[in-house]
Amino acid sequence: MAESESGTVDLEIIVQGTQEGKKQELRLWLRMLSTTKLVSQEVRRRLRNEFGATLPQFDLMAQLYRERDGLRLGELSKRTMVTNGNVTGLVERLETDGLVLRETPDGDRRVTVAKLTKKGEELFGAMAAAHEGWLRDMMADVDPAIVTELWKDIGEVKSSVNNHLSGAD
Amino acid sequence: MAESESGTVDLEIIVQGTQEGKKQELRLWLRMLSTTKLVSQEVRRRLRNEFGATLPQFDLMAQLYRERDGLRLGELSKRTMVTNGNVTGLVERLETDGLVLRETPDGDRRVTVAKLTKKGEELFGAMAAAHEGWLRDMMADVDPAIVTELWKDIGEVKSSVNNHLSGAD
DNA sequence: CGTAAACCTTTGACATTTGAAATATTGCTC
DNA sequence: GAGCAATATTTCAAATGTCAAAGGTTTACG
Repeated sequence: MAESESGTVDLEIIVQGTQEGKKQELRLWLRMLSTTKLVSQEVRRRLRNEFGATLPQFDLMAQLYRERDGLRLGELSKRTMVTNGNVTGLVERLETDGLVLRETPDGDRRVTVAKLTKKGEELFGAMAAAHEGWLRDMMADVDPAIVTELWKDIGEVKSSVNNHLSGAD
Repeated sequence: MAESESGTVDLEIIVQGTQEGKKQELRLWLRMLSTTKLVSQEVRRRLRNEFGATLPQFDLMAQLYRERDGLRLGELSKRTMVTNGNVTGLVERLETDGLVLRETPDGDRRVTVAKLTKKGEELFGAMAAAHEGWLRDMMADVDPAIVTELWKDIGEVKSSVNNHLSGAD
């Protein structure tokens, strides 16, 4: 009888003692991280239970759903923020399941284009609708005005981070 | 004709057409997720380049750093939001590197307690200081007032999510 | 006591992840 | 055309991640 392995405690508690006025950015980051993990775990659990799919698969299929002509693997890699090598295996498994198919265009044989199959489109359609509902449910207690403002402000964070990256963009 | 793709394409672009009072929560979630991924990748890269450590290792050591008497693996699992099985391997590798040690208390032989070694404390101290600086740098362009407000508002999101989980908790 | 329930960790099978190196193909240059 | 840089994907090793099941230990109860 496996009980849930994830408890209620999380790392937020650990940094409770962080003084005011200092380390605000670190505090924000830890809260963003823990919240994102929390939502991801919930989405993952529901995807698994209701559709037998994984989160990375869902993300990848989301991109293909919007580009019915398919996407090159490199493009998929950028959009999902997943490394090239990872996309290969991901697409491979989806192809095995008959959700995605790969083809090489005549023009350039270096390229592999992935696109959703009929089966893939149908499955993703159902998942996307459910997914949107899950998010709405999870954030049900948050004032819509705050949701909108958060979207805007996090945009500023993202923008700032993008301007201060050390490696390649 | 291939367009330039040198920029930073990400999934945000894909949902641009989603506005109009609907799906705000989904839009917020996608932005949170992409921003978190972006920061995580940057932190991971710097941890690797400057300290030869991984992000999960850093997270785990952070917990042990605050509990000098050590933590049971189950407690570590909850705090890091990492599954039990995963903690086992993580601690194993850190022990191999001499950063962490495991011991079983006399009272209860079911339990394994992990704690930082001297070497582990020293390394983590250096990493934590650097880590805090990285975060401050990355968020340098964000108004401190917004940082504080984001922390508060994301707290509401987290709270709402916690109240609408399907699984355990 | 003796056994079942509860607890804690480990193990196992797989999927995902990164980073780097290896492959393959194209396009450019001489 | 031969050589080479640039492009695109795959492969590889090691680490992380989930979940489920199995392993010991302890506790509680009849």
